[in-house]
Amino acid sequence: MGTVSRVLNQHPAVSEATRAAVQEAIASLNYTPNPSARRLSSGRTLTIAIIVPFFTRPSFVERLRGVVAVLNQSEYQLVIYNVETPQQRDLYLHDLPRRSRFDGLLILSLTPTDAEAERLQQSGVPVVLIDAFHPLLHGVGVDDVAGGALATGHLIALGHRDIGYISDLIDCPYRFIASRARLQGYCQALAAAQIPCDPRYQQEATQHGVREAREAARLLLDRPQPPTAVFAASDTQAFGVLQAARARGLDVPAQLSVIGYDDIEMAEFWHLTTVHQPLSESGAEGARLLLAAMAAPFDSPRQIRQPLTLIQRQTTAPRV
Amino acid sequence: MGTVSRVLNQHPAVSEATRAAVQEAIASLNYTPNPSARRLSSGRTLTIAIIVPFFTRPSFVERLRGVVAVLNQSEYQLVIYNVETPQQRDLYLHDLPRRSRFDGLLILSLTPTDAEAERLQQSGVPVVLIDAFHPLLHGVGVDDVAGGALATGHLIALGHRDIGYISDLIDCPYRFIASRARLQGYCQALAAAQIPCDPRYQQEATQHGVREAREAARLLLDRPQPPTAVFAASDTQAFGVLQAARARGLDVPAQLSVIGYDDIEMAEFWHLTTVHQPLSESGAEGARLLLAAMAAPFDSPRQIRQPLTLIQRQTTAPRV
DNA sequence: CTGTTAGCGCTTTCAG
DNA sequence: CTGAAAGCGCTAACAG
Repeated sequence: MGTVSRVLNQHPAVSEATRAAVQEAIASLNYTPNPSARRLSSGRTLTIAIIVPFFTRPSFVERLRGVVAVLNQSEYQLVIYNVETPQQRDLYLHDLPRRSRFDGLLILSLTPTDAEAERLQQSGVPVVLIDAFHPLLHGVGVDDVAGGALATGHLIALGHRDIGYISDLIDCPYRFIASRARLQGYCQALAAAQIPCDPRYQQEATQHGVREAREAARLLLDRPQPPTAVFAASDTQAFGVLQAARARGLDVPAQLSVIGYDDIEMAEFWHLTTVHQPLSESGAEGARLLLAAMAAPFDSPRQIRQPLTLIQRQTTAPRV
Repeated sequence: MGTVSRVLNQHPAVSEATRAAVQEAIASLNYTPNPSARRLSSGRTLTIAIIVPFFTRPSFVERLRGVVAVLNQSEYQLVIYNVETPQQRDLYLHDLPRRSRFDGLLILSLTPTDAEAERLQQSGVPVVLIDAFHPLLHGVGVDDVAGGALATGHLIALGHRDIGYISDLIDCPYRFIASRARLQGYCQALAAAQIPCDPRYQQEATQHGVREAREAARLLLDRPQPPTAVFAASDTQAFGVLQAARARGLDVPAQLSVIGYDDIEMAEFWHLTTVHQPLSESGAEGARLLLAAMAAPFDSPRQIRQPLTLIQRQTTAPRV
């Protein structure tokens, strides 16, 4: 029994002969080790949890895909906790490391508060944030301020000066921070071009979604001097802007330029100019980082920044 | 210890007094039972597996969402096996009930062969198919033949006679069967209206995706007598048809009617007429069915048929 | 109704 | 290098 276990766990102290013999026996008996027993005696749960908000949203599910791809190759199981209310968010972030047990925890797109981060850190289970950062924790993601500036800079370079910004709530109960960071980049780019940053060109949608973004865009287009270009903080929201433009009979890009963010699959099909960020790769990288941290803890939080790329398609054009 | 266990597992044979005392002790000690130990001694894994093909596709992820919602409320963990190659499909369907251990298995949109179904049945773990059926297994889903007829009937009722059909491969290595069933319904509806079912109006795309559907639609529109209406076997493919029409300068719905299938979220935003089927609800129902079957096996396979609804939006119109 | 006890099937010492 | 043996922390069967 002890020897069998050593073979199964690739322990080096086994002679080649017995190793082979055991492996043959295993094969012929069609033996499968019982994972529950393994977990109990080894003290490892062989389970990794991931907290995901709205995991059906294209960008989140794409990241999740990267996580699944990496973990399916490992010995770890992935358990998903889907967050669809602020209460769930707080509950999971607060209780998860305690209530059940995991060998590692991934958190997607949710930025912990300092208190939450501290608690997470002290829980002892390795944590990696994906698409989010906190000084106390490992993290993988892009620089959204730079991304906001990249998108806005593209519009400015095309000659636009009246540039709208559409996003989710800047202060939302889930503590998504992307909208704020991209707004910051937007303002920076405007400032660099000496264009005043007019809050009347900034519309927050109360909810994430095409419909809400469409309404927000409508408000922008209703202004006395409507923007000639709009930067939407996500591709989904950019679709809403496209719809609002179409409803108004505005030609995109001749009369209105639209740029999105994320480069989800649909963006290509609708020829949307957007800022590409590695989605599934961020999940894969986060999972790898977690696996590494579980194998041998790092001394200090590791922060991985992934690159952003401007993808020029057919929804942006020079200002006429 | 025994008593504590009884309290935790809501065993009836405990007096109110001791129950309360134990619960207080649990609370004050901040005690959490170790799930691994529970699993080992009880012989239950408290885990349910789900095999999902391409779980990032909108309709699949929406179904998955229903599963997650139900199982997160139960004591079971969900482990996802994502299928992205035919080999993975065969491997998982063949090995999963054996290799690791689950208390239950969900299979999404993949129809097992008779041999696979038999093996699954004999493995002893309860299995529920979602969006698929097999006489030996429990299943939840819609009647895709009826759905195909519903979509096609709508176009016929609008006066169309030259009606195209665009779908995935009818014979695909994943054994998705929806495309074939919907084609069957399409043919039935045509026959009922005494319209010949011309195979030149049927285009299979080699892959699922907007791009491939766009190419397929292009072929259809290139025909000497192009169809005046197209039924796409999924909303995603319908988007491809819309693009092909737009690229050709065809007005939808004035010159070309397009109907999809599934009613994914995006369908509403692009005003797509489509056949609505319960997506997240199919997952939820499947999970509930599995939980029930795990609690008390049914004598014979339970098949739940969910309703289909025609959703008329703005991509279909009477033939001019 | 409650305390005691024997496993669940592994991993991991510890001798040999 | 390889057997034997002691748990891991629960559940469930058994006495009391």
